Amino acid sequence: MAASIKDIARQAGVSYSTVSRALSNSPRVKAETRHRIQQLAAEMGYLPSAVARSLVTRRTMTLGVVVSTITDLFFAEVIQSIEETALQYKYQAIVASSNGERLRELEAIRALLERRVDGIILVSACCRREDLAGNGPDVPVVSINNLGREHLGYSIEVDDVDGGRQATRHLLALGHRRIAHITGPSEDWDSVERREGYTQELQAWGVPVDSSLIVHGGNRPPDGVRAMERLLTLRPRPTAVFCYNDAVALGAMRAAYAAGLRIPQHLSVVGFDDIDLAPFLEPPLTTVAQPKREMGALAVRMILDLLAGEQSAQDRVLPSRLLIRGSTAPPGGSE
Amino acid sequence: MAASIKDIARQAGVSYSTVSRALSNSPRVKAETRHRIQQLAAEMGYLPSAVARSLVTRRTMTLGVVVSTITDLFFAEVIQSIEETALQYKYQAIVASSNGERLRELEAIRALLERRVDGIILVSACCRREDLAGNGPDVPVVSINNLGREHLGYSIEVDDVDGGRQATRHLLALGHRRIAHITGPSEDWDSVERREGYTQELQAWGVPVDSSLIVHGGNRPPDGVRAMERLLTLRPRPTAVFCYNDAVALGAMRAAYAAGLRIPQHLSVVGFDDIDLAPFLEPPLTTVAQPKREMGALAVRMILDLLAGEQSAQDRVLPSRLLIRGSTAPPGGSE
DNA sequence: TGGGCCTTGACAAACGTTTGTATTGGCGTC
DNA sequence: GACGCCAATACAAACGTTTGTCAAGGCCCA
Repeated sequence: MAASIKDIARQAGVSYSTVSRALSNSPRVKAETRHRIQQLAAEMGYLPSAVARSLVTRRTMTLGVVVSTITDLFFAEVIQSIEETALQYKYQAIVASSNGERLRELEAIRALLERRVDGIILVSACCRREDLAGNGPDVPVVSINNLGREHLGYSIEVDDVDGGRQATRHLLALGHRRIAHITGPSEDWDSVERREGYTQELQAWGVPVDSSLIVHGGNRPPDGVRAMERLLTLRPRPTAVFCYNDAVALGAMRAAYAAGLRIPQHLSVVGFDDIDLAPFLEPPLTTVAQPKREMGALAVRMILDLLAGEQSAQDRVLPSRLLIRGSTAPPGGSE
Repeated sequence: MAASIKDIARQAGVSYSTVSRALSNSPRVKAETRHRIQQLAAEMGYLPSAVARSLVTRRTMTLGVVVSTITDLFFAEVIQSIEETALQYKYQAIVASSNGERLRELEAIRALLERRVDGIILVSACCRREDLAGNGPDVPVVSINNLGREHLGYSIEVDDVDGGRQATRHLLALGHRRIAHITGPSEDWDSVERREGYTQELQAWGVPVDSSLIVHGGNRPPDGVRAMERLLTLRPRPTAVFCYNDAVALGAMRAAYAAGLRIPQHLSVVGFDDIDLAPFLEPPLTTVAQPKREMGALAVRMILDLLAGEQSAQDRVLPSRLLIRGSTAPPGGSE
């Protein structure tokens, strides 16, 4: 159906290798012939077949991205950055989502490998490097916020512990002492680290860690709602809550509002991620920002370096940064 | 690097066509040999090359998806549905974003076509079918909420006019008479239609259409902020606003809060899309839901039908549905 | 006038599959 | 015992490129 290089060769009366060279602007074909062929190709609506090309060049110019879900704004923003950066280097990103299930994640990776992607970026994935070995071609793999942390020189992470500390420190500095924490999915390492930061900072301030103030959450708003409802039954009530991420914080705020509380007068809320919508929430959400765009861009560059044969494997821990907005204030609002 | 079918053939002492057939469970190879070969393949970590296979089968089992940006939750949710549905049929989706720029959109399509995707789904894309013709293979194309509407039997749309009418009717029924409207990007057809629905419903109720109440917005929260700030300068102030989408509504609410208004007491707000976060906003957002999942799934099935040779091209207009939540109430809150 | 070099293009192999056709050997049938 | 048939496998072409090598012709210089 689509014209091939051979069709053009036949039309132009040259061999098809000449057409190939003409189209790739090789100096080995006379300028005049080159132009003639290029014009002919355009007229015939020729579009080279990346699949045929990949077969011989053994490059697909494609990067696989594995993520649990793209409907989480944090992931969506990271992926967007990955895609844009890849595009700059003429690479295309192909993203597969795993729904957070390990099995689907492995299947997704398998599918990407079958498609012979040149590299794979794991975003908050749960599988480890060893899970990938021994199946098909071994391509460079870089992970972002990998949930099963392993530091082999190919990971990019945000400083979750410090993020947790910053969030907690801010609340402590405001005067809060009953500070609750809603965790993420229990098996996720970033959740563990944020909680660790929370605990460390409390201890640094000499505030006892009250385990009833730490409740299991998740990564979506309904998880935040449930967790907050639990916290609201506590007496005395916590005056502040540090949430695993912004989505959970949103749910927590919903539950607080539903209970008739006002934010931040009755309850201060801190999130994590700084999704694009955070500044527009009511009240604008105080949150710990991750350098999403940088993380995506860095991942792509690491893959590309690896592809170029650079051996400089180096783990990167990027700083997180607290953004203070309207959802936090000193304690003391009346009931 | 990775083992190929020939490597297996050599090891197994059979021809490579036999290996190919064994791996695809062809009955033409004896069960015993088949098992032996399959086991050998597994041991050698063999993963078939989709690129080689695609070259001969002329199928990539890949669907291209073009979208302006995946960080818009509405799009993200539609894409997720596309991806999941595609997966059910063993297809993989590869999404390319255009940033809403026509040029990048055409480039993205070109890249997808070079990769020989089996079909293309355009999500709120601005280019038309004719833009795709004559370049490379012509594959089935289905569009969702295409911004340049053309009804050639391959489009899926939500009933935007009716959605606009439902939103406006709800506000009118609550007693509002000064109802503002924040539009989307001016060139987008869905924005035009939602506005049309707004106008129609006002006229049906005999309420004069006041053009100063219709302000140009966009599709992101900051657009909503700007538009709302303009609306808040009006005297008398509008008591309700119908926004192009949920993101804009979020911005509008932010501006209203910043001006000291309360929602819905002083201002009722209606959005469009029903993003997953809508029920968790403060107040929970009344909005017009689009059947996102259905739209994505339908698009995939239409492509697959087309690939299967079905000629039953048929445009689909899906119903929109108003979801009443907390951001709307009768007018009459005091200043 | 002939040898060598440079430019231009042709030839052909290779990438890793799928798949139609040919081949081989064994068996049953008459 | 010859024939045909079936099962099992081998052979080879094809998919659409890239790229290394080879050939032809023109030119320069001796």
